[in-house]
Amino acid sequence: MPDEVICGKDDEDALDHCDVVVVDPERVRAVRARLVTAAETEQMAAVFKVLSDPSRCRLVAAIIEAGELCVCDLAATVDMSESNVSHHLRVLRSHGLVRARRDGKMVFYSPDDAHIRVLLDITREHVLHGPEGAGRSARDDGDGEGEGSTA
Amino acid sequence: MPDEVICGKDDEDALDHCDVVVVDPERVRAVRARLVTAAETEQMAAVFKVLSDPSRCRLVAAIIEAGELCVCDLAATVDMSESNVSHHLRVLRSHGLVRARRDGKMVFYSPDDAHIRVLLDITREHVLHGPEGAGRSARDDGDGEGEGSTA
DNA sequence: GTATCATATGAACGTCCGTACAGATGTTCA
DNA sequence: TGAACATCTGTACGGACGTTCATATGATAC
Repeated sequence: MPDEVICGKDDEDALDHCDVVVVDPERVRAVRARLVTAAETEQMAAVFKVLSDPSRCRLVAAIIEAGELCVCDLAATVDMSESNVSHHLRVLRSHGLVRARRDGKMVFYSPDDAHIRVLLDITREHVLHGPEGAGRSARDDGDGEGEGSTA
Repeated sequence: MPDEVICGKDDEDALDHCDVVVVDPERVRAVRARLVTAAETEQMAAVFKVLSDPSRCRLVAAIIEAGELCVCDLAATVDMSESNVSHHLRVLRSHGLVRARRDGKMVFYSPDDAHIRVLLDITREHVLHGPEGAGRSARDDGDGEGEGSTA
């Protein structure tokens, strides 16, 4: 092993607890320097979390597909209760994924961000043409892949 | 209102319970026909769920940034316990997001899918340059946006 | 062989979140 | 104003999940 040391106390990112053994401290420092900040990561994870629910994911897909749809038709499209749809739409709206337009008694929802469509497309591609073990049944831990299969 | 009817029993997607009032049944049927299947949506949501945890999201970002990293360095990079990192890496691996390569006692992880990098990039873009209300603090329900603000 | 290191696994605990039910808000029509 | 409708909100329950501690597996060195 190259050089085994304790995580140095001289990092520039305010690392207070140092009980982790690192193998390549220079690389760790370099990666940490270029790595996305923790705050940004948290926001990104929040966006993913919004899409991590099948119902919400399907809702977004339906809205993108339709362009614009009211709550009741949305509920019928994705086969959910209107109350549940409303709850999910609130989450989607608060994260800037969909936008609401009121017309009389009804509220029509439409996509509010061009990125989301790309997100769904790429993820669908990953699910369809991804590696053999990708997204088989949402929580397949017994993958049993060979460790030396890659190199 | 155009034509108010109960959700028809003649859909082609096996809809069994019909207690939802729809406004535009034709559009609902059309969207349902072109909509991604429920199974695919579930797989897509599973991928998003993998990335929905800040720790895991940051782990993936670190692996992409580094190209390849062992568990202990990964733990130091993202500032987590090695046990926790190992748990998360298992999830990432089982979904085809990262790949493991063993070298002696250590195991090096690298990205296993080109889509993931794009997913992170686009999501980061959404967080940074997205609409004003996008991803403020992961669960900001009190957005209080005006309904007529968009049109 | 044992010892040590790097990583993986199992179990338990606390928390978060999706769903369902009930009720509130706001809008249209008479 | 009052009724009917579309949507939203509050609450509560059940399950899922992230973290931690303890332990197991696998590999290298002696």
